[in-house]
Amino acid sequence: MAIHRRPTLAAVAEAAGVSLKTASRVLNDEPHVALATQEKVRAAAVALGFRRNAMAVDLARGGTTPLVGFVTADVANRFYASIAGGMERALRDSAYQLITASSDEDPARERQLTEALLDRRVAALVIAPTDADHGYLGRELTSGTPLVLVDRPAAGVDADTVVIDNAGGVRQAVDHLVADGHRRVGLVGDDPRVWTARERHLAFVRAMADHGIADAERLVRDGAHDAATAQRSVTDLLDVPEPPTALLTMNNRITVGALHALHERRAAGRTVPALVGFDDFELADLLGVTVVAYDAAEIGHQAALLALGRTADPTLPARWRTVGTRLVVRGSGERPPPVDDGGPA
Amino acid sequence: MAIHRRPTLAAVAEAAGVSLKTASRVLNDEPHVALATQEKVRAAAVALGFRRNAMAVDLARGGTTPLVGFVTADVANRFYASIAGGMERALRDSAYQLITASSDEDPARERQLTEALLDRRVAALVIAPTDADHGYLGRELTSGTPLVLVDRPAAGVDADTVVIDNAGGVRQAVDHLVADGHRRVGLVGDDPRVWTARERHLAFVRAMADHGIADAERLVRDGAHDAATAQRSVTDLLDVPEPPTALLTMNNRITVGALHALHERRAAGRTVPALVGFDDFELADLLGVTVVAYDAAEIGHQAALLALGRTADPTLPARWRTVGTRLVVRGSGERPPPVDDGGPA
DNA sequence: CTGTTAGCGCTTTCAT
DNA sequence: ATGAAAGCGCTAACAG
Repeated sequence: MAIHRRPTLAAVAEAAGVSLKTASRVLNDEPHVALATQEKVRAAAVALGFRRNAMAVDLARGGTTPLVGFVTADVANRFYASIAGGMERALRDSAYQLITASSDEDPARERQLTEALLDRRVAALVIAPTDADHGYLGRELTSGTPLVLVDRPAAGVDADTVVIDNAGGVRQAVDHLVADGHRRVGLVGDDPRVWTARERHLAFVRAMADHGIADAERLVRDGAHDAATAQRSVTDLLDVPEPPTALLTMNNRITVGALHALHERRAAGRTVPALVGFDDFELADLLGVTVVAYDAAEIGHQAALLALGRTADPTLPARWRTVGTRLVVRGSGERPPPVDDGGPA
Repeated sequence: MAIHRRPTLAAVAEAAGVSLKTASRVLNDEPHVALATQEKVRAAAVALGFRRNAMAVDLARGGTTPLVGFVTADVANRFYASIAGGMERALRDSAYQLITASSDEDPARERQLTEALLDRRVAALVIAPTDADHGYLGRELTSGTPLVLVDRPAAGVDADTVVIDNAGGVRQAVDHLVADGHRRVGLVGDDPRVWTARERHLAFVRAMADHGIADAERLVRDGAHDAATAQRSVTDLLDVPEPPTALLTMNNRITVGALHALHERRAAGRTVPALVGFDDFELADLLGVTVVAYDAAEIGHQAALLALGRTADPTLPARWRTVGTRLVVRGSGERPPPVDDGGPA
């Protein structure tokens, strides 16, 4: 069977022996069409295998699409996937539908995708921004298209934003460790170019200072963007003089790296420090890892609400939402320091 | 600042004092435009914040879009996310761009998304089908739009398909266990409504039979669609008379459930069987879990190639691609059976 | 080099 | 209850 060009509304109308407008009415369930006519049109549509051209519809309707675009930093990352899931569910009962495209953490690609989605006239745009400059996302670009940033704010853009309570989460972890008697807490963090890494780092130093520990910076190792690097950072950190009795790992990749390091260390018969990780992860329960957890889907949910709200009223001032964290105690974070070590002076 | 309607090409042309077509030429980098004119037009476009309307462009160009649609069964699932990642990369250098929408394993939603994408005239459609009937995906619906199915074939549709070598993977696992002396191997599988679950189940029985073990069916537990159910199935299975000395878990959720069950069992001082899981997962190395692994991104890669190929030549016969598996030995699969148990007769 | 005239496939007016 | 005509924003084919 040859593949013919898709049938148009005009073809359906002709086959049904009615005018284009009548066919349109029927297929859009508009009132005021005789039942017999309706049936003729429906039959013709089915017979021809007619599918309305959504682009033509949206164009004629005024040029906007019932689509919410999501530019994710990394499709294959659970965290962003959960955000997408949360948005999806929040949009489920609205007239809107989510479409996702991945920037793969590449600023150039992110911009290109953003523009492509904008060109396609999405009703709203949600971006998990990489850490480049986002000045380009100005009013002249988005031109009224609702914009929501998730996980990280974008430099140079005043837009709706949803973030985790990074400072609060770090504080929970620090308070927990210090309450157990730890004074020397090590921090293994992501690349400081990442906004969340900077936030968590700062919050850590502040929280430690609030407990009277001023030189927290000494036990900070930044720049671990993957598990392998994190593993090395941990090994390093545990070999300094006066090593940390507890470790705070600032995201799940780093926590995994740390687990590998501690695993080796334990295999070598050496003592391992307490460990609290930022981000929950699968099997953390089995492995007994204490973490600062939060609901990633909730980020998406909030983002969708902000986007929807702004499509309804584009004049709203930029809003900022924070998703809370909670400490999940599982054992790794509850190893007190050795008695001759780090106890109260 | 008020939010004005987006400027049109006509507005740019007027502002630049040229005709619509000239403005179009400049903005499409077509040749034969005086440099001075180009500059005037470009300046006007920037000044007005002009963005071309991609819907109008595609409509005028003949109604097809440079978009490949992917209907994923579950956005938040690593497996599908990796597939999406593989497609994304494969399309990177083509003129096409991937957009993803999630069916959330809901057949009705899957159909709705499929139709929406088709209505939007995507250049090709890739679907990770749920297990309902897909007769609706006939020629009359897709009407020539290239269609590729991933992970599972769709009942009632003869389309390009990419699947894992399920039978081969299961055979690798069975051979491995039997070589270690196991004769009583238990299988914990997903809901048999899932095609891959059926495939793996069948392959298991066949592989066992090839080793002269005819009653393999006795130690099969199907229907574990989540980790919690899997955990119960495993506990069950290990309590039957003549229990399995080795376990085959048929996907990563099930493997995780099994790990929980074995963990408890070990904590209770009881012996644990050997374990081989289908699907690799993060931390499997740390936990020493032997698995049948494969490259999920490769599925996406193949899917993208098939889709691209078919946009180029829609008359191709339906093709079928299989992505291979490999056994990754990490310890859990290398526990021989107790000597008084299941050894050679 | 530049502009005019038709459409792309559909939805609006506004008539009838 | 039905239809004709105009137009959404853009490109294509053909003039000049």
